[in-house]
Amino acid sequence: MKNIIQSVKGTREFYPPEMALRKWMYGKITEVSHSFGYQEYDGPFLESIELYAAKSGEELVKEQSFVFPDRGGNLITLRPELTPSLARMIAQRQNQLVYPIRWWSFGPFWRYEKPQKGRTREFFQWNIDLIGVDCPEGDAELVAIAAEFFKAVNLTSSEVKILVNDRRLMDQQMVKLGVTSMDQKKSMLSIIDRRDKLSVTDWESYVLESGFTSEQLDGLKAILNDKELYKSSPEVMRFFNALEALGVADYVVYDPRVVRGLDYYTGIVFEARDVSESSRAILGGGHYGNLVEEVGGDSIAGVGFAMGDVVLPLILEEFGKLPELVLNPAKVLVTVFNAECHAYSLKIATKLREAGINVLVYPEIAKIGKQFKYADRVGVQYVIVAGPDERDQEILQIKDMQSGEQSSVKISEVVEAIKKLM
RNA sequence: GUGGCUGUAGCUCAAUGGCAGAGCACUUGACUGUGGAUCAAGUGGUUGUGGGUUCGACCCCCAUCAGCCACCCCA
Repeated sequence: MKNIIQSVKGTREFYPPEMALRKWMYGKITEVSHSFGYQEYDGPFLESIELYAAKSGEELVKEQSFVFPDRGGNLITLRPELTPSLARMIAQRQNQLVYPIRWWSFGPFWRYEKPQKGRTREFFQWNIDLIGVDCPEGDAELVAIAAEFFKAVNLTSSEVKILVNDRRLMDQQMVKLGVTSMDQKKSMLSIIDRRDKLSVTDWESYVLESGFTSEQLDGLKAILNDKELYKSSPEVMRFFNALEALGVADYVVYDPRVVRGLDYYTGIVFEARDVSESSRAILGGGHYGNLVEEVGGDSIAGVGFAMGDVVLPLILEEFGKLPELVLNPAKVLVTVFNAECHAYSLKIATKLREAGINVLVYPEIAKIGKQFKYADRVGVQYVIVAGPDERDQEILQIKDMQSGEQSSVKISEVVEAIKKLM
């Protein structure tokens, strides 16, 4: 044990229970994405560093990506996000694609971060985007998709909330406070983003230290406490009306504190959190005005969000909503009674498989009790006993491991008997 | 990248600087053609790794690796 080489820091191993959970999540994501008519796509896992260097977030590439030279000396990046690849894919076929585009993806990403609970260096992420649309109802559709996903994984609107704000609204409010330059606005957005991470007094002194006046601080506090702020924006009102009609309004809350860190959001921004004390962010997204300009295309608006696969299971566990998953694909085990009957057992298993039934055979001759115990522990529901007595009478014993009931059936009728039980 | 906490059997955890233990799990038996329950016995360890202090280190010191927590960041 001591000599086993460790797995790479921040990676996870998917033993069958974890793999079953991942597949389950992928299934729910597929189901919800398809229910809104979105098509699945994917980009490369390896990208050149230039793709990300074009973006404003320098830290993303320099500090938080896996970058390495290939054998030719080119710097290759393990993709830390999908949006730049998506932008390029759209730009390359900008005039051939049918708009609006509805695409989704679920795949692996890598970020060179310090791992802790809910944060790994290798993770999967669901990305979903509606591109070529610039209206509140389009934004509402993405939020509705997020809400429908929560419904699908059995998280209620009292357990999870999608917090929504609008960058344009915040922009107007900042202008009213005399915050007009780009630098000042950026600075204030990051201050808002940090509101929940500092104590009130620490946060207030942080605002003042950042170069804002005490009048601006008071104004900012008023904005952040104004839960009705959205009513001054016709677009946001339309957005909420659409959510009402989409039947997911109970999941959505207006919150002026949500601004999101990313520079490229230009309208609605949102993030989903659980309502517990720790309140982890489950997914985040928003409306962007110019997706493809930076990779050389014409400006297109869109809206989308991304959800990692690491936090959701923690939330589900917290609320006792982790699904019970069947790990063993076979419901039937055929025992091997003795050497003489071994071939007989194999023939029975083959017959069942030919009828489309998943079957496992105990791989060696062992005490029948041991074989039953094995069946119990791997979660097989029906055990077939085929010993010398049964063979001579051309019958089989079928035991239901849940009820403990056992019945004998004719060998010729075993397929129907099993199918009837299942 | 910065600071802190932790690391002992497969798992959860004990052990004043003085013989490394318990519960669960596992294997076997009680039960010669039937799993779960009960009882009994048994297997299981270079105390994360590498140094140092000491007559003697799971325990103290240094380094390193990993996990967790708070920053940072959150695409």
